Amino acid sequence: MATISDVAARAGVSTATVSRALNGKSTVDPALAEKVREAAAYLGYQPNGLARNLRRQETAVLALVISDVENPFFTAIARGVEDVAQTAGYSVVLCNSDENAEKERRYLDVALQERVAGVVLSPTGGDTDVTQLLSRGTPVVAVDRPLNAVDGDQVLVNTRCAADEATRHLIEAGYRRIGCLTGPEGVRTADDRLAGYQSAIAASAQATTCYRRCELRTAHAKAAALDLLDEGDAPDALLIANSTMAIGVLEALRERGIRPGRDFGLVSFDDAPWAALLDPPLTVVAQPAYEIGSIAARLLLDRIADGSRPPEARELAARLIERGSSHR
Amino acid sequence: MATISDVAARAGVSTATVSRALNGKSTVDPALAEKVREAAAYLGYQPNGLARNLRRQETAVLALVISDVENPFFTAIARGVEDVAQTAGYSVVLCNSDENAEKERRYLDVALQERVAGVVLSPTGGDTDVTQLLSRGTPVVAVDRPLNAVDGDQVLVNTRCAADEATRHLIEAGYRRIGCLTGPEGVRTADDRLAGYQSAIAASAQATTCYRRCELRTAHAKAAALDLLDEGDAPDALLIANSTMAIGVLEALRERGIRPGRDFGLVSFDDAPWAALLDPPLTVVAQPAYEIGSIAARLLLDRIADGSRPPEARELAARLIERGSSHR
DNA sequence: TTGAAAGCGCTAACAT
DNA sequence: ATGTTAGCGCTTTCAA
Repeated sequence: MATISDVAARAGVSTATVSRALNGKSTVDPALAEKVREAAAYLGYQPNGLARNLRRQETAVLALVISDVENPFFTAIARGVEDVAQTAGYSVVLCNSDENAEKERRYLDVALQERVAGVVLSPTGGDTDVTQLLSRGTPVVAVDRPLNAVDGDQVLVNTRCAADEATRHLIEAGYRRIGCLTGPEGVRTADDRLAGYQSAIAASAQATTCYRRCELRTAHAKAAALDLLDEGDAPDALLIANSTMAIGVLEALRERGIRPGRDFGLVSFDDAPWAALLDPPLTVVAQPAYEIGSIAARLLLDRIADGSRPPEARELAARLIERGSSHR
Repeated sequence: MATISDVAARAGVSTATVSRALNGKSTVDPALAEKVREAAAYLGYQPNGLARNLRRQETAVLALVISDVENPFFTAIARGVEDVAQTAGYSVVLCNSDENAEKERRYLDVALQERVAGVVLSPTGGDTDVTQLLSRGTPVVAVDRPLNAVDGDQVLVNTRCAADEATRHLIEAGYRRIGCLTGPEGVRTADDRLAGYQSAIAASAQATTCYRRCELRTAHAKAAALDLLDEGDAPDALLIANSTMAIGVLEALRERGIRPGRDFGLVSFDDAPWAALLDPPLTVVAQPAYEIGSIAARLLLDRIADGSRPPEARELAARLIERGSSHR
């Protein structure tokens, strides 16, 4: 593959001039520049990004490490990040940590080793270590879940508040024993949603409480839901922490012949594309996923431009969308 | 940030020894190696991947360029690729071309410039240009859709056959005017599905044919479906080319008060996680997405190891899963 | 405006 | 078993 020296030789100039011409520096004679471009085109020259980045000590790529590629919430974030990154001339590479701290660590290492310009991260747990990145000057912005250890940029959703609202909605709809299915302890969104749920329950005279934690996966959610349904004092409504789990719960309900809505109140976090298609349609807490991504990317670019800015924490609001699954 | 020289200085050895020790070369004294590791740990040394790759002329990262991150079919492929790449010590970075040839080109350029070890690509169109990659020695394997211009490795699904089978299924179920909603011309899967549909229709005495093409997006599919439904001679069944479009069709049917199954036969490609939850559940053509990804990754790794192997084209079978939406 | 030359951090010959 | 040294391909002083 052609290198810069090949181009220089063919154009009859030095490599320095080639570099300048191809990078649009103004200090190069237009005629020469043209000659260089021709030579480059002729040879099919593609600059070696590794060498360039090594020299410049910087890269125009952002890493986005998300905890589940198969969750529409995170892919929507990805699109938000991507759209603003693109317009700023950055590429974004997506890494799937799969809710696995070990994989996450590996990808953060890769991000560090490849010297990406910045990282948007939805941490698998609160204790993810990003100090290496930070101390090396690679900015990190957390999305969806905070990084406990560091006081950095982050874009979160006021999910506790939203859980409280959703639970009150179920209470008002007349359900009496409202449960909650949430994620593992230590996952901040899981904890917050549970806390919001519990505060709404506590504020109500009638509703008693029962909840389960499980991994953020369909199969686990299904098992947990079945467990809940087969209990002596089974719930007649459920607040579910995300759409992946909601699928498991819906499978469980179907297996037990329980119809959402009339028999059983259902509210799930995340307005997945299919939520409104169910019968009855699924009531959801819609999170502004795309905005989370776009804001995070903007924060990241701002910090790349100026590392000394004070850390910025944004908290966006979620919105309850009432549909049939939470009405008798 | 600490460099290899810092480590060398602290351990009192040469940089070469540090390199050897840290890369697990057997030719280094265990005691020295230990000293090196200590020094590295003390300094928080992280090798500079750029420098390493520049020197080695290779990278342990694979690029996966997919045409839609929000489509579960592609994210399932991503997991397949990732799982085998991980076990072989490769990282995979995901790039979302978003069915946009321009974005795709940009990402392929990035892949080339960053000198990734290989690329798994689901091309937006058949005329995607990968000759640069190839001529530079970066292997490319196509998934889901073929690359017309080159005779390289690919993992496809016999989608034409599957479309034919699905259409015959609808005919046998007693629907009389069966339509097809497929993607843009030039997208091979869209064309093949249409062709399979048409061959089944042609083989049947009764069923007449009507089809629409539209972009592979929910909103476009909805518009096309409404258009079809409002025609004079509207279809009473539809074969849909993917799950993203299926959502649009389902929205359209709901708007027109048409109930899938009894009133209107429905088969869609791709067994999305929610397909079985609908009422009636959605009949689908399930594609082995995860296997597509894992096989593609294995092919890619094989070719990285030995570039001279003859190109390998795999064709996997899809499987019709009959559910309620295609039964009166 | 252009060229010569240094050097980014690492690995791999080669020499010892 | 270890060190010396060259060089991966590029950008960027520094001189001219």
